[in-house]
Amino acid sequence: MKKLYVGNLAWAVTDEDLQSLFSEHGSVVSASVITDRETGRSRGFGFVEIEDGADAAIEALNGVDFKGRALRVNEAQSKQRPGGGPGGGGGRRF
DNA sequence: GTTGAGCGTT
Repeated sequence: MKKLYVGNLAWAVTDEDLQSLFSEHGSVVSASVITDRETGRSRGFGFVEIEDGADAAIEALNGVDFKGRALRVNEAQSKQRPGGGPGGGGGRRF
């Protein structure tokens, strides 16, 4: 399973939106839009766990206009994942 | 009724 970071989200985007959007290009295990813990408003980014087709979903949804904003999709950077995949550290392109 | 760089909560 791969963890995807999704940024540049519109304020109206929800977990269900990511779930539905990514499920069209891969097997979504879980999708979560990060909302402000104090205010409950969307922070404009989220995370999506995909079992298979993660790379295909990235290539398919990265830069695609969604809710009026161009999505920024990439492999997540979270503390976990010590394995060290491609661009494992802060290497944000685009 | 707003805002806009980035990597999350149990």
